[in-house]
Amino acid sequence: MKFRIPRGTQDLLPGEVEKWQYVEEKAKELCRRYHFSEVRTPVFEQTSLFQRGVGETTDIVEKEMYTFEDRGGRSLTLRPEGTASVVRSFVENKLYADTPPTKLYYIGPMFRYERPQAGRQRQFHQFGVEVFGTEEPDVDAEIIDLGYRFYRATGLADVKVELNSVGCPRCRPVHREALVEYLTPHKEELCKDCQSRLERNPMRILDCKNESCHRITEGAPKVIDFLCDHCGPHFDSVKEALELLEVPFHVNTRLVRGLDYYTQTAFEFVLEGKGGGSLGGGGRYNGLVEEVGGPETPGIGFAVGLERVLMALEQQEVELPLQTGVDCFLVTLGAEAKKHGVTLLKQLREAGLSAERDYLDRKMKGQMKAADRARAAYVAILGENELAENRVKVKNLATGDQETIQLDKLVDYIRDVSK
RNA sequence: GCGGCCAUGGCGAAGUGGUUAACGCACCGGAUUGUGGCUCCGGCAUUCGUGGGUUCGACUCCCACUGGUCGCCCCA
Repeated sequence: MKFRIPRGTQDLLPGEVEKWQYVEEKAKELCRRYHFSEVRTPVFEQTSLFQRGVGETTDIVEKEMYTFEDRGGRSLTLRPEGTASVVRSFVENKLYADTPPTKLYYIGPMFRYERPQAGRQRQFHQFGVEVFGTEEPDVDAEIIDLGYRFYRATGLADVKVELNSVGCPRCRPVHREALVEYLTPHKEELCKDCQSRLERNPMRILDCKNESCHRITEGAPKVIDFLCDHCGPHFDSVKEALELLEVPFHVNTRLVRGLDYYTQTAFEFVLEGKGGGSLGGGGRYNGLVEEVGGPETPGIGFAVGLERVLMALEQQEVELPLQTGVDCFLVTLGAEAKKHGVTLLKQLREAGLSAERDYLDRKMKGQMKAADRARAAYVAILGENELAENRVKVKNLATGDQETIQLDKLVDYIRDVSK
């Protein structure tokens, strides 16, 4: 085998791709109901967009970007996430000139250079939404609600919403100072990563999985205890709205998202129980539009990992309502019948029915087998005898029942039974 | 970037140093001359990821490489 698929990527083949279509359809339908419009941006952008947007100190920028130079010497990067691109597009196309809010969604591939493993690919797919132009807490709640409903719509159970507020540029420094003061005496007990985080991004120590770090941070200052008179009430309103929307959530004061742009509301969708993990997450990013060169504009959004959703559906053994069989498989016997079959097949398809036939000159038995394999609901048999009488036999493959009908009634017949 | 495990036909999978590489599924043909799903019969790997080494002899042992997979870090 000479050519192989690049590491961390995958071909979505028939049998699997239908599940993707199903899940994507759920996302689109939900977005339609919540009145979001789709936006499609390029899969690559100037490298600096992500450096600025996602944050220089994030793992994504530090070690996971798919960066390359084009023939003109420009540094480009395959998008590691969707928000930065959407914000760039929002600013570049001056969508802020439209009446706010601007509500957008996207579905597409993202790229991160990492070691592939369960639920982690180098090319993976996200469905995400963004709302620009309002700080209204109800919007925060609606965004979370939309994400939550999406999982439910696909058939997933036990999805939990973890919620936190990470404050704003006004309250965060105060918390940061308190946190550093609290942690510094324990510096030696922290893991290596956290020791460096202490200076660079101390808040991240709060969600370190290391046991020792976890123990130390147990009594550490929480961000929500430091929220300013703007962020505090905002957070309370978000929680209140979530209750009205009947979205079950759990305040997790350790939740700190990995991207630098988040302010105030931060949330994550996680799967309960063993093998649980993050299915998606998001938050508010009130400074990002400005950071990318636009006017001061609040924003909020989330992104969900579609691979992880599919994986969870698999794990929970959710039966997706996928239909893959054809309505009618046409079996013909003899040259004349075969010729007539060409027209018949066309008529079935024109009527909106899915129809298939044999193209390998198989004998009747072979054609019947092919019909079975195509998971045909019905088989229409047209032989010399039937043709002579202007009739066709129709067989229900599930029941084995068979009857003979007028040839020109075939399309109507199949249409009636296919409803 | 680090670590564990793995690599045999289209797929799944036995074989763990001695010369026919099991078996199951799928596929093709036949029993059934115009009826699938069940049954029976037959067909289907000069070859065991790649390269090197040990040996009289390697799918089986050793090394390297490549790839896959799972985990760590982090995240979707």
